Amino acid sequence: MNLENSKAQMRKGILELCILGIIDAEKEVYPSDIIARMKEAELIVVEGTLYPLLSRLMKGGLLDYSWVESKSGPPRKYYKLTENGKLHLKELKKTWGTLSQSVATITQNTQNHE
Amino acid sequence: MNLENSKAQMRKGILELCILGIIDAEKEVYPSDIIARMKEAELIVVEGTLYPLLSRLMKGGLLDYSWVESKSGPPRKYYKLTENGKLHLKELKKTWGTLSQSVATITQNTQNHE
DNA sequence: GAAAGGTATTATGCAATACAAGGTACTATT
DNA sequence: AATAGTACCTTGTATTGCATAATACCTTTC
Repeated sequence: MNLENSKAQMRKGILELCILGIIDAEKEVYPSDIIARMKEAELIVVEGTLYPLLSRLMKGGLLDYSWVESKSGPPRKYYKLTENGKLHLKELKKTWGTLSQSVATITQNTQNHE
Repeated sequence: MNLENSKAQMRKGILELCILGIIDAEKEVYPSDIIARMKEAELIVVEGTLYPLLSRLMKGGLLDYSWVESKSGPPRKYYKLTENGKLHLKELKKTWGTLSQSVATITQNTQNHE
């Protein structure tokens, strides 16, 4: 039990939402794009975390991909949301809203003692 | 990979924050109080989840407890935050704020397609 | 054609909650 | 005062999903 683990647990909670959100916003992205967008939002994600997650989302029918050639290296997998993926994202956003509200309710009474 | 698991992952992320927040707000609570407060905020937690968490927080030096007799049953463990616990909570709140901001940044471009 | 860098994959470990079952202490009822 | 019932606490096991790190492969560039 340490602070870093606690923070990590929080980050885990929003990871999928953020990934899906980014793909939705960009229409089509490849993993490095996602990593870059995440970084812009101050969320550090590495390939070893991202790839397995994308695989799971694929398996779940939330994503689709197509190969696109690149001039700077090997071909890339460009991902986009399926209809199911959009629905899934919508639900996650709703859940996120509800949870945020819950946290707000709970922590509002906790006036910081500083 | 299904929607329920994804939602569950989100809930997990805020669990510790909420528990600590509730204890902080109430000064001293026993587990049933926590479960009740969580429920009020529409967060369902059961004993089998809560107790091990409280144990971990104890081990981490974030909580303290004292036995208090009850007229409706056996004695209860009333928990309160230690100084470390308050610090920990403060950090978690800060992290929560940052993450919320990140999610907002990422999902704002994602205008819902409805 | 060799090196370097970009892209994708996978194996292993770890941390934390969910679930379910059970154990103990007290109260109430008779 | 015994028994049933309830409140409270504990624990073992399974499951899940991310983190880390190592690896393999494909291009370009020099």
